[in-house]
Amino acid sequence: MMLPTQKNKINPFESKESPLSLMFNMLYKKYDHAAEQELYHADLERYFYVLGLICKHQEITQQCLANCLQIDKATMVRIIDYLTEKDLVKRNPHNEDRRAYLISATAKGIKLAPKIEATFSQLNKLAFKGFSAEEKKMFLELMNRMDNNLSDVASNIPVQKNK
Amino acid sequence: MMLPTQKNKINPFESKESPLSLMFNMLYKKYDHAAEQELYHADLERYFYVLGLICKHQEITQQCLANCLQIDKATMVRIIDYLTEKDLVKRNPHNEDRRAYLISATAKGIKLAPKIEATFSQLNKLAFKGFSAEEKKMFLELMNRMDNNLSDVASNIPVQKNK
DNA sequence: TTAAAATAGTTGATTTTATCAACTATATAC
DNA sequence: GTATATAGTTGATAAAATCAACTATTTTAA
Repeated sequence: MMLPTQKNKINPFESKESPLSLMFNMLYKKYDHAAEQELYHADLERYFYVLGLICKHQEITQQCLANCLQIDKATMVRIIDYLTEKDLVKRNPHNEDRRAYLISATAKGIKLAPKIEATFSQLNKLAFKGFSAEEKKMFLELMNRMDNNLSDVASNIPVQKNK
Repeated sequence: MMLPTQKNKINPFESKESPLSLMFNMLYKKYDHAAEQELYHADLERYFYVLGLICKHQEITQQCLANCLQIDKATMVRIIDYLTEKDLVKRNPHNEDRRAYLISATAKGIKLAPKIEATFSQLNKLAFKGFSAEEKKMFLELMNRMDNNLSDVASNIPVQKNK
């Protein structure tokens, strides 16, 4: 058997039996590192996508963010704390539910949003480089179907294990 | 604007502008949690894919594993330490390079490998549920191309930042 | 052929993230 | 009106990532 060295890299994408999680994780890391690189000097080192979601939806509860991003609600508290400290978002009372807050972006957060969106848009474009419109559409559709398939099992495994 | 609540979940897969990293990360998490669930009682709580890779390649250096998995080499030391403590892998001298080790699975590790592979195989199958052979092939090909696209940027951003 | 640079691996310190139980306050269901 | 469920918080802990500094080799190239 050939001996794998640094030059002789293993490429999980070339084997059909590789766990898909490995591919997803690698693509996630590459994309995310590139986003970090791009946004590093924007007074925000993390949680771009959280701020992105908040800006996009204008108002959203912590719980909803946690659900959408499959993040534990305790972790989400700290993410929102971090973004609040940076003066990018704020907690507003929720009129219809006094337990909850509606998170919204501050002026500073709103100002940053286009930069974040542009970065994601640019990276999406890069990721899809060489894809025909048909292939891009197909890819997104297949990803969506795969997500549904995996949700069927995942629903038995709550993100928050201390139900 | 419609107010997002827990019932009214945001689905990043339904918007073409969502950052791909978000989708990758979510799919990764779902898949990985399911794998954990499945392998929880196999005396191994983490790093299934690392053990999987080691078993598959029989002998592989830490550095190669780190490169393949885009993990810092210092982190990899600790992963191998963990697997060694569990008596699943061992470090063997590398005849052609006395700085390096060749990591291989122990008898116990080898015994566990089929269970790990079966789990990944089963989860891949689940993920691809409802996909035609053509769609599956297409998906893997598109993933591979996307990985290449993102590698072009990622290569400027070393995993190990303290070069 | 040796000095300089690069590489494989390790360690220690630190930061970031995830995780879970326990808690308050409010809302919903029966 | 009491039960239970939910949104959010906190504290403690564990897991992961990160980086600099270090040893021991190997490679480069003067």
